[in-house]
Amino acid sequence: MKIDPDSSVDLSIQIASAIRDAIIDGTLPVDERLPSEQELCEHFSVSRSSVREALKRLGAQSLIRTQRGATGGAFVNRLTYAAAHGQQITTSTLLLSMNEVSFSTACEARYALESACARLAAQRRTADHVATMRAEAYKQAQPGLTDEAFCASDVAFHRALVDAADNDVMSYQLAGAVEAMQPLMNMITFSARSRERIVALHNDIATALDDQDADKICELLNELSSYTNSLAESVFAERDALRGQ
Amino acid sequence: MKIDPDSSVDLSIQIASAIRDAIIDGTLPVDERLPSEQELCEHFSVSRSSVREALKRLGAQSLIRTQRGATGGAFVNRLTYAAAHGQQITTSTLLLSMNEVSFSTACEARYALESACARLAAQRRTADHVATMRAEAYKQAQPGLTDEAFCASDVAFHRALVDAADNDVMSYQLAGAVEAMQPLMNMITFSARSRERIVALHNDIATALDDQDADKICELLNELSSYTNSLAESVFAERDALRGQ
DNA sequence: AGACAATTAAATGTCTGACAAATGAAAATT
DNA sequence: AATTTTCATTTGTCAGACATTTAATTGTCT
Repeated sequence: MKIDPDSSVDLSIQIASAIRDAIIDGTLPVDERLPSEQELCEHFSVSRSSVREALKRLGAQSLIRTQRGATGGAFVNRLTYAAAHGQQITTSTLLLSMNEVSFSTACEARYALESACARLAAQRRTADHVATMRAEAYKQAQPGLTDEAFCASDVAFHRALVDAADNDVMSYQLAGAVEAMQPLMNMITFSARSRERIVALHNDIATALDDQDADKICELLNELSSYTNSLAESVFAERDALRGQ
Repeated sequence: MKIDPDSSVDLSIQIASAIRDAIIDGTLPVDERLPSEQELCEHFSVSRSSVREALKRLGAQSLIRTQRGATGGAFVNRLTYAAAHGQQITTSTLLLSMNEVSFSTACEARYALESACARLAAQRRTADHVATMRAEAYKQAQPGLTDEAFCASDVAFHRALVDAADNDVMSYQLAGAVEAMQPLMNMITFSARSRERIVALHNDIATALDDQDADKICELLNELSSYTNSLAESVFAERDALRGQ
């Protein structure tokens, strides 16, 4: 890919694109070392600043990593599920917060996607998954738990359900959806009574998973979805009422 | 957020994080102009290069845009569904290509997630969605269509099904999953007979959607999933056989 | 006064050169 | 042989300069 210094497009963008394309089409395989910054300067006929800015762009997308020292340089990163996952969460979180996505829309999406895992999870669940879910439900029942800790445990619970489906691609997709919702969930204050209700549903879900009863899980997820939604609605209604004063 | 020049973490990373956090927590609202590079240098007590590299990182994540000129500068970007979607596809595509994700795993995830839309889509579908799907199915039946065009139309078909669920968050999530699979799908050569079978299933799905029969849609999606999988398996088996010669 | 042209100021984009810091390899020393 | 020292390479950071873009300002003419 060639660089056009007269283009209206920034050099660092052009250079980053060229290298990115080489990575995507396999010209630069995983763990391959890129030419040094000096060599890239000569190759593209640009200054080191432009090359460096291009490399930072690629670094921000986890496409490369850099290492200092004699044998250092920039290396093509193997994109891990964890890294991709982290990026997806950042993106999804921002998307939700910047676009005034309604709670009900996000909630609906989350539980609908989660139900998709239910069938597979019911088939493939191991004792470990069920145990994790029960442990989280137990934690959620502890008095004195902060709302944030409650939400974090909620994420862990659902994460275990998703992982039970034993499909890496699905875990990656779903975990992003579930975790991106957490800032929205954190806006809810959970009363002792509402927590009790949620924990009960969680325990029922764990049991249904143990029994490999997919339909039951879906039914319970639906219930959880509408309950969460109604909780959110009352919180928002209260907030709006206070604002109206 | 403070910057530590003695940290082992690169300055541009620290600066980018600080600004990113300010965007995420709302301190820097959408379309707000960031301080000029010069001002950021003074604020963080670093050189302009470091500030610029940090801004490039944020730019690569679509968090900011920059404009030259008198009233120019860096502005907080409103993250659109389209931009988020594009990033997700790049990430997912790389993830799938770099991690030797098996076709069956990706395929399973895709159809499972798509089934999650089916119920909502059945409730909310409009005549437009059904018409789009029928039009794509018709296109797919044309002889002389390249495999690539066939796959592209396939994506458009499923995209319409997802959009019928009328949930932006879900469309965003699902479209990413469906489109990221396209490079994998493109590896399959579709014979006339297999196309015929797929088009028939597509038409049946369109009909089931029109009839608002969610169960039927799920059943047909499952059928499509196993058929696609068997096609892929035979392609891979043939390829491996050739390789073994 | 209004329309148009030239100037100016502010901002990002690019280049150059320098030094700091990390790091592994080679050389020197014990 | 083991350890230490030196050294070359590479990325990270800094400073300053100039180019380019852009909108506001100023000046000029009708």
